[in-house]
Amino acid sequence: MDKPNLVDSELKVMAVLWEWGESPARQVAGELEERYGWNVNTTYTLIKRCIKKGAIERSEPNFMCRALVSQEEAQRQGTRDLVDKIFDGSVNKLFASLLGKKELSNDQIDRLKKMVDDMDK
Amino acid sequence: MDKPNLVDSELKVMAVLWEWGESPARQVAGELEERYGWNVNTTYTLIKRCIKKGAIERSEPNFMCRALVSQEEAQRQGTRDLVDKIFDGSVNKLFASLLGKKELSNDQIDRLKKMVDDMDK
DNA sequence: TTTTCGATAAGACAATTGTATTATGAGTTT
DNA sequence: AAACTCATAATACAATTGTCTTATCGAAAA
Repeated sequence: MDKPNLVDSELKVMAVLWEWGESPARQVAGELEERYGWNVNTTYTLIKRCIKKGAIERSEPNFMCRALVSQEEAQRQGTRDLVDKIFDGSVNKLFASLLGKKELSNDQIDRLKKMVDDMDK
Repeated sequence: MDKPNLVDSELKVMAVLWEWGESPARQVAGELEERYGWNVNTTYTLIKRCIKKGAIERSEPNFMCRALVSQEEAQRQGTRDLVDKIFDGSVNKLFASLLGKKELSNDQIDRLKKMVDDMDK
């Protein structure tokens, strides 16, 4: 309940809610059928699993589904997991990998962030 | 065989090989017992699964294990998967998320890379 | 040579995941 | 009311994953 840890198929359900905001189950099912050819009941099953995991909240009427986990949270969590799994726990390494470099110092990262901030104005 | 797609426990086995290079199975098992308290056979089972997936090659004598997938490959693949799963397929978004910003333009990314290159000298 | 032991193989087994099939129950159409 | 639909529930079931137990087998020790 604390750290939902959603699996791939569940994330696809969440993706719809993140895009659309609160929506009735049957519409989510409709969309996922369109996107991936899923059987309607597949979606119902997944929604229920998400509810059990505390990632979705159901309300009545119309089996409305609301995401209890934001996409940003999921992204942060997912990134953290990835980093732990294959980047020896170092975000720095992920960062460097994205930039195609061997390794970056914390100082470099800091400067990077500043530069980006400046670029932004 | 093409895109190994290793699961968490298998990645832990790979991690040892990435650190140590080619090593005998029993030593890998010893290390994983140390790290995670795994039963020796758990490691043997996982090594076999990695072999089947084409991520490890076995040679004799001593059940030597050699990684056929580099850490860098695994990192690139893992990152790609993550991006597809929760960043709408946009590396850009992952990048931005890491920098704690809402979004970066491709142009910004390019400039970033150049800056990092310069910093590196 | 019989016992013992460490290395490896085989198989087991519950939990999770992906994806459906079958059932139910409240409207709606004949 | 009988039949039919839809939305939803319940259940199923094979594949994958995490982790272990049991079985072998050859060498080393008693």
